[in-house]
Amino acid sequence: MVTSEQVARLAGVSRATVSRALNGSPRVSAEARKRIQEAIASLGYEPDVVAQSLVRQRSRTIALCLFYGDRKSTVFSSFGETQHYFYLDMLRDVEQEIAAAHYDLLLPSSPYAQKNYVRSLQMRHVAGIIAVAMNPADARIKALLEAAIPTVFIDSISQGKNSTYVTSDNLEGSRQATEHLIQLGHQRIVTLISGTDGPIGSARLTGYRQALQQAGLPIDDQLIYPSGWNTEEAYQTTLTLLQERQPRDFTAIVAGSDLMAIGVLRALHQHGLRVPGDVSVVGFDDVNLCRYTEPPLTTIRQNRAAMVQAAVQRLISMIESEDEQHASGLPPIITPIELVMRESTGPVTLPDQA
Amino acid sequence: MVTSEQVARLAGVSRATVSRALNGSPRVSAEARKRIQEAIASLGYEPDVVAQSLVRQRSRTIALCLFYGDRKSTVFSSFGETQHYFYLDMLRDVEQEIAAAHYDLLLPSSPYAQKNYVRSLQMRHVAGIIAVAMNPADARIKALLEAAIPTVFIDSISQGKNSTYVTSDNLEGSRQATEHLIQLGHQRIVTLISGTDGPIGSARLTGYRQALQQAGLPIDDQLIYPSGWNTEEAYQTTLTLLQERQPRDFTAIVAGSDLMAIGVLRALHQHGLRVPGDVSVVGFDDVNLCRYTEPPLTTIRQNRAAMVQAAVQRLISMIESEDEQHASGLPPIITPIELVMRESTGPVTLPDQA
DNA sequence: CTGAAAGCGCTTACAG
DNA sequence: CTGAAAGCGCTTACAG
Repeated sequence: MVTSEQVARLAGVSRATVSRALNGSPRVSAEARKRIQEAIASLGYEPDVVAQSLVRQRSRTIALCLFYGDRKSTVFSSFGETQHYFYLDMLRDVEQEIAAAHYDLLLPSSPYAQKNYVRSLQMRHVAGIIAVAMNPADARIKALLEAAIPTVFIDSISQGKNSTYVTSDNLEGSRQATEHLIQLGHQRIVTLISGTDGPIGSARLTGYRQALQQAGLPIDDQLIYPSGWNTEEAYQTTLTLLQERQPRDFTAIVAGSDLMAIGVLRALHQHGLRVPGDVSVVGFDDVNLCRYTEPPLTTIRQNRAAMVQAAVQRLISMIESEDEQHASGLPPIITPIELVMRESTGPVTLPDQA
Repeated sequence: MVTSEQVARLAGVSRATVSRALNGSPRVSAEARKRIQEAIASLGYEPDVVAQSLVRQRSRTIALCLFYGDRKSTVFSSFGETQHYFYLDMLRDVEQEIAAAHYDLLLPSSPYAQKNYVRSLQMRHVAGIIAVAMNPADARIKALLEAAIPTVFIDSISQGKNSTYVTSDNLEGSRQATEHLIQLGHQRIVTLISGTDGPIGSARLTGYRQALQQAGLPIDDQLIYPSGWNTEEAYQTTLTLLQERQPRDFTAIVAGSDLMAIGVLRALHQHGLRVPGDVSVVGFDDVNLCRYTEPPLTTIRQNRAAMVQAAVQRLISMIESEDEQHASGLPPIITPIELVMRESTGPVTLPDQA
């Protein structure tokens, strides 16, 4: 392995000077700098990042952490489930943004131990953390907030000394989805909603209610069907719904996510109901797959790129602004959403027309 | 930060002894060991992995590398594309297996520089590499093979001093898919195939041909439709196919992947063709989504868990068997596949019956 | 502008 | 079984 020592020798300077040149210190003569460059090139030198991390007490590494359920779940064991394809699509941008800032992404093999969890991250000298906390009650989160490692949460309302969060305007998204249906003449609108005890689910439920209210429509809580986030549960829930209700008792469904909508579509199809002829369906997220469902899915697009960009930028700036802790907590970032109309929604057809 | 120094002091021993106790050396008295354990517990000590990496010249980190196209593509920028959902599903297992072995997963922010690529991995002291090389021509791969960092490739035929690969039995999978259709009475079977210049695509094409041959059916190269791996291209290709050919000129389609099959289904549906009534369709991979397509997709299941387990186990054993290089190259691992019958395939309906 | 020296937190021969 | 010492490859006050 070629070290800075060898570069120094070849360039006829000390290791200190090599280090300065490498780190862009102004206190290096043009001459020395040039010789060092040459030596580096001819030796193919690359600094040892591990040694750098040790002495700087900080690595150029950002950890991606996930809190999901209280099982020993890893990042992908959760994202890999279909209901989280949305987050998966985000990871692309996460990685890209982080790489662009010249940080590595680390997926720690975190043991579930609550105490050692934070400590082990500290011992890895991670510069910061991008965290997705699907289960906000996870004890590790509190520890993380206290530890004051720069952290940006995605989709979970956690703030601390050195942490903040970014999330879509879920309320507004759900409101627009519902409003869209109302404008098409729908009045009896079912919502299949998940995680109403969490920030995402509850915001979406509120948006649904708000839209009805704004339109002066009655809110029938019986039309609110709790369901899991995943395709299978949404499918089962829809089956139950179809068993419980007469065909004309509702004319539209707002699904909590696209993957849930896929389950909804399948159940409707099995019952011989046409979409949007008999029932209109709206998803949420705008996952890639929406274009290929039958029919293509009208949905609420979350601006993943904007979310991630905001998250990473904020994180980097927290990291690089050094120890300056924001005791008050940093303001969260709410990114805008957008209604994407495809073919799963249409005007309501009145019973007599049917 | 609490260091081994403090543990040593509290336990009344030297740092060397603490280190030995920590690393399970037998050369520590039961007494000392006990005091050290107590000190560790009371101080909440956790060793600094960065310092360990420096002195051991190796970190407990495995890099996940991806070679895809010649663009500056990151792991997820490629896996995030729908055509690679298959690999995404694998990552879950990759992470799990790696975590189980107490290694961290690193996604390096690899600059595209070919030379520094390997060097930068070396400088991160990664213990080993899991590599997915969709573009086997990528120059970085050769460099990697030469560098002899323990590496296991997934789905690409690359072997070197300290590297091998794991892949499904693609040929057999494709052969079984085709054979399944033949047994249902199909004779004119189209295949939408991708990457026939690569190991996966070519193996699958061979399997298709082999099945026809074994059944004594003629091989009509006109029925082989090249296409990209993604849904959109498969959709377009199917549209072309439907324009070029009479409805009865073929009765089944073997798609190169499930995501391609989704595009196929959509195109068929748009043309008013029923599946499997008019055309049978088989996918490849058995992605989660297959259960929710319309109709649920018959496909070839790749045993992702087995692939990953084999890959990680092999990698770890390469890492831990130390420098013992296998000049001859290690044998590759071929994992078995399985035909999963769902509802997108059915017996051929003869023209006169139609 | 530059170098000698100390130090980051650990491990590991080497002696005992 | 244990400790003092050297060392992993770098950075950074401190002097000059």
